[in-house]
Amino acid sequence: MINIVSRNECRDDDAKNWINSAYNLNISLVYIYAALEVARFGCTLSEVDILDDGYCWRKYGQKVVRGNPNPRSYYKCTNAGCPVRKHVERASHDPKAVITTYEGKHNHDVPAARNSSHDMAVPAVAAGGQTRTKLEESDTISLDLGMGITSAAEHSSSNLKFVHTTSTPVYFGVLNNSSNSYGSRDNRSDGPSLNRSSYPCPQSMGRILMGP
DNA sequence: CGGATTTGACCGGCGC
DNA sequence: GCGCCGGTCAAATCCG
Repeated sequence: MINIVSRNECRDDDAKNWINSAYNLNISLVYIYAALEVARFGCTLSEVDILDDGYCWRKYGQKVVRGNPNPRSYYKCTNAGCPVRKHVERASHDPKAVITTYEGKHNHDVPAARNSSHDMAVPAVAAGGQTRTKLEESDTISLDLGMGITSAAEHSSSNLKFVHTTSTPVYFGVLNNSSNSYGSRDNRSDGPSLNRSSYPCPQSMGRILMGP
């Protein structure tokens, strides 16, 4: 059902937990649809390395990392005093897939006036994080618009990753935030839908995955 | 000319 | 202790 191609040995239940998290936050459909719209309308996500999430970033480094011939770029939020950083790299298995890893939480609102045409291509999706920031006080969330849900839990700090491609829009879910339990695999055990054998909203997911 | 990007150097963590 | 690797710094360069 969920096509997972993980760089970090992501398991199927990771995806379930992540989706549970998103579902419990009542945000999944919104962002899934946002993702779907972007994909359907042909926004060239694969042609931009930088997913504009509404914030301003300044590149401070680039490095080729082992296991991936594509260089990883390092960005810092340009807002004064904001500690947030993000890493952007293309997946080695699919040059169309861009893996973005966020680290930290923004201590400011999303800058206004991010309205260039290209900028708007992704914000529809990334805005998930943006909007959620208002709703959830900057919980992080991971969006996977293509393949590859990566494990956001591998780092102790608050972060998230999402991958986007122009191929079939599949879902994604989550994130890990040290300040709360959302997205935490360890804390899902008491969740209402945790023991279900299926996803929280299989019908919706199916529709999204299959398309109209 | 100022701000953003590029890119080689440097540093710290980790495994052997 | 040494080498590898990922991440960051900062000078040089680019660009509007």
